[in-house]
Amino acid sequence: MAVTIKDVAKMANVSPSTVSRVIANNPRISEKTKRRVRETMKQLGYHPNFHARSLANKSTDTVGVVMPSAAHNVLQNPFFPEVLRGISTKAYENRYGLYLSTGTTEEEIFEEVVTMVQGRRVDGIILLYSRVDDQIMNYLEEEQFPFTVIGKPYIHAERITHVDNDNYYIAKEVTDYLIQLGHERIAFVGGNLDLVVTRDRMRGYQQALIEAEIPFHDEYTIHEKFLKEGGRDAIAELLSLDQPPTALVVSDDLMAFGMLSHLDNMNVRVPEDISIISFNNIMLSDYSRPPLTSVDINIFQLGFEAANCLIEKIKHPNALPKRITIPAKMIKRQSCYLLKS
Amino acid sequence: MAVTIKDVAKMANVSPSTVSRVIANNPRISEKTKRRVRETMKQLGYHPNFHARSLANKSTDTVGVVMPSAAHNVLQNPFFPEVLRGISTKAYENRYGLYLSTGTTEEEIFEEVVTMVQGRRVDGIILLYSRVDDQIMNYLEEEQFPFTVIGKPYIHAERITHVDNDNYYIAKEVTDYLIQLGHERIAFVGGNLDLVVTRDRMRGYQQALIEAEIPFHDEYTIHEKFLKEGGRDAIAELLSLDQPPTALVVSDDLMAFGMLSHLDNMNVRVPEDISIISFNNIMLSDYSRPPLTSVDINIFQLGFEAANCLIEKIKHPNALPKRITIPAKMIKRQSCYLLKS
DNA sequence: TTGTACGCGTTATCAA
DNA sequence: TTGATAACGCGTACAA
Repeated sequence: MAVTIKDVAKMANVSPSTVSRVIANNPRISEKTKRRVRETMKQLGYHPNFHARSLANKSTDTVGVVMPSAAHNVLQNPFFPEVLRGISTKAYENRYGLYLSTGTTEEEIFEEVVTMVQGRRVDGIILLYSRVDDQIMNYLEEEQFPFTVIGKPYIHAERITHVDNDNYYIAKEVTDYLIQLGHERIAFVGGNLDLVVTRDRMRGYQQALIEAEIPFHDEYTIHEKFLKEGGRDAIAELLSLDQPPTALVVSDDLMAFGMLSHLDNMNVRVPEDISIISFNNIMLSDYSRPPLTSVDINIFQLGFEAANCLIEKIKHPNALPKRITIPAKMIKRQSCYLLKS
Repeated sequence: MAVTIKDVAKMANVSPSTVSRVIANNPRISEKTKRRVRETMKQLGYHPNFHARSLANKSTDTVGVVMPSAAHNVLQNPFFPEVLRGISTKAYENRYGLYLSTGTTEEEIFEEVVTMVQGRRVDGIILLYSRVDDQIMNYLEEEQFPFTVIGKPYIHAERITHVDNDNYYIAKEVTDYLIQLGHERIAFVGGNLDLVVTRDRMRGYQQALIEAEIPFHDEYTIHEKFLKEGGRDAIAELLSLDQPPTALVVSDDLMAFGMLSHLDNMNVRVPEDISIISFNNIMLSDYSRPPLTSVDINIFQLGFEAANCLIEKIKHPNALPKRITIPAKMIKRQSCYLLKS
């Protein structure tokens, strides 16, 4: 059996409550006893029991991290480990622990979240995605449980603390960039349309076309649920059009990679034949051939700030909701081409 | 205040212990009361308190995952998210939760582990790395705390349950492959020499040279602590030699990517001028230019089996230690070249 | 088949 | 400045 507060108390000739106070560094305990108690704690190798503490305390110093339900391969998208890095860094700074969701379907994850919340297993939750009409987000809001979202909540965005890029604006900006390069046949390849990020980026893309008075083609907008294979499918579809696009706005680097590889196999040159610009600027964007022009959305910072907001929220439950916008920046590399007209 | 077992008991006109038994599905409770109690549990929205349970139970149904101390950018190597995927999958199957280490220095992580162990915060631990003379592994062994290692323990490998590839053999095999392609000036670029995996792969490489009676050059063995920049540094070093190698065995895809990119910048062609073969076969190996010949070490499976072993170990603490070898396979793509002699 | 009573290891309230 | 004592919510021997 492990050594408890009582063992320490006995050995130091004090009461358990005194030991507890020493742990909490309560100022009403004399320095002398503090020293003595600490000494015997070392001697006995005492470490507080986490669960007893949480039970008495009603706090766990743990944040729950909830990943989307992309059938288990979520972690294959470098976005998630990178955002985890950000969260982890901030969490460690404040001595918070990290508890991860492991389910794969939406229903599984929902059950996990309920268990975390009702079981008082974590003090707060970070949602790594935002989707339309999300059961989990609705639940957390109803329960008034502390949580923050990475991405923009589809509804009640003013009431929910969240961290996001200005995806609408950025998408418009990169589309403008392609237009300035002389492109008019510009396609948009997005991920799951249920994700708010996909919608925002698409809106930005459309707005750019409108402002440039470029006619809008339905066939130029494609949505793929699976990023990895999605790239290949999308490119096949686009190339089969009568008038294939000369430039692509792609919502995720991973998709762009798939496209690059597929285009290479088909002897379509990037950027000479087709220009590509995508989002996330994951570490490997620089290493692709050609190096990918991509929007650096500062993934690490998204995670870091989300953790920061959550911890603040846990400490001050009544503070007002916050929206944080992380700056994003297009990194020009070599996948976009000036179109001769 | 949340609804407790007592509330349910009162409402269902039974004692708290009966409710507890219903939760545990104790066979000595009549089906009728079970139904009634379950009914009121639903009505009241009862969910067991995790900490009370763990305290009474002395078990947490949680496994701790400990990442190496690579100054916070561990998660940038796709190996770790992928191994996490494997762990997560198995953990979910058995309804275990995942608790992540967040520290960055060895000392920080050690403290975290002690807190997990002594605080009874997790039932077992998975170490995602194996390094020479590792403080944490020594500690876990001394404490006889359930843990499994991904990689081969440097000492006491027979006593410690672990999951690994046969890195020595594979490294020998890929080196042989290069030799058969006609290469003799073959370099080895490894990661941190404190990692057992690096040593095993290097030994395999050396053995292949010995058996082929190829003289061994010290300058052909390079170790880089940082994978990302390491690739560039290593290639610079190798190319500056009087007799630069014509082929490379690289211990990590990430490094190989860095090399590929750097070589491209220097107009050195792969594979015509230099052949590269590396390890891990991360998802993006297929997308590089040229597609990378890489050893598929089955990262997911490493994690999955490690979790499996750990859970078994938790359930049967006295079972014998186990060593599981995950098969690996060279995936030939286009980064190796037949050298004309 | 069910209930009583105690223990799990802390923290917090109230006295002293 | 310190010590009893009662929670915190659940599991389980023992009794009934």
